[in-house]
Amino acid sequence: MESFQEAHLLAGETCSGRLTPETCSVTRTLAFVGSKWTPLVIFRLRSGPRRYGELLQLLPGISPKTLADRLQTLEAEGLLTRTVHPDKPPRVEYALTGRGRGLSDILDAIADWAVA
Amino acid sequence: MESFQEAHLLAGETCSGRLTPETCSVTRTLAFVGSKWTPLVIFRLRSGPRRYGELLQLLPGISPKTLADRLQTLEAEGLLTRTVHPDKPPRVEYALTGRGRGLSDILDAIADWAVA
DNA sequence: CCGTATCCCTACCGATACTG
DNA sequence: CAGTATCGGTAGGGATACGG
Repeated sequence: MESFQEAHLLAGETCSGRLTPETCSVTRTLAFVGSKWTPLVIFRLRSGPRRYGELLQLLPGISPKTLADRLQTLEAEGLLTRTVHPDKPPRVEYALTGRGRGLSDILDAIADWAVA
Repeated sequence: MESFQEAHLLAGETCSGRLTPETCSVTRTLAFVGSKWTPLVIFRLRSGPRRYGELLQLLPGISPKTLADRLQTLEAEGLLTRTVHPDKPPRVEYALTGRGRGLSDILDAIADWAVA
């Protein structure tokens, strides 16, 4: 039990000493997963790879800048892959990684918790 | 499977139609759980009820205003209870609700995912 | 088609001082 | 002790126009 604490200790974070937002892996995770549109982007990629333009349509109201930002962040965090196909016109596909699917399972748990 | 989708449908949210940040229960949850210090406040309450001043000490670097704001939000969301004991000097205790513990279990899952 | 560049705005968050 | 009041900085996010 107290796995929240254990997980932090595993990550080399000190619980009895200082535990700040900057050293907390949960805070860090929520900081980018919690940014606007990010859960919906992940959700839209669960059914398979999607192109930039497709995502723009599937997420009515998002701006191109915001979508690009979310995709870059998620790629940097290793949650999705960006694949450029050498076609004309250019074709770019985004797909969840295994790690991204792992996070989407947690989003499932949150959805269940929220409606319960 | 696809419980992320199912959970949204359960909540009366339309997946095939419009799914915006404003109508997404996951986005809404992460919007306040993801705010700075919130996970750590929850973490500090897992071991039992705490007083305002105790939390202030247990969370080095947090400002009284921010702590008060987090506690009020968490109370409004039903994640903790605020109990005023009629003592002199005044004594106020905060304790996680069952729902709050449910969310802290999800934070556990996030911590595990983050270090894996 | 797939993004970037630019501008702006506001909502979050922190520091500090003060009160019931 | 347990907060509120006030002020100010900053980073996130949106609208729009433009570039490779």
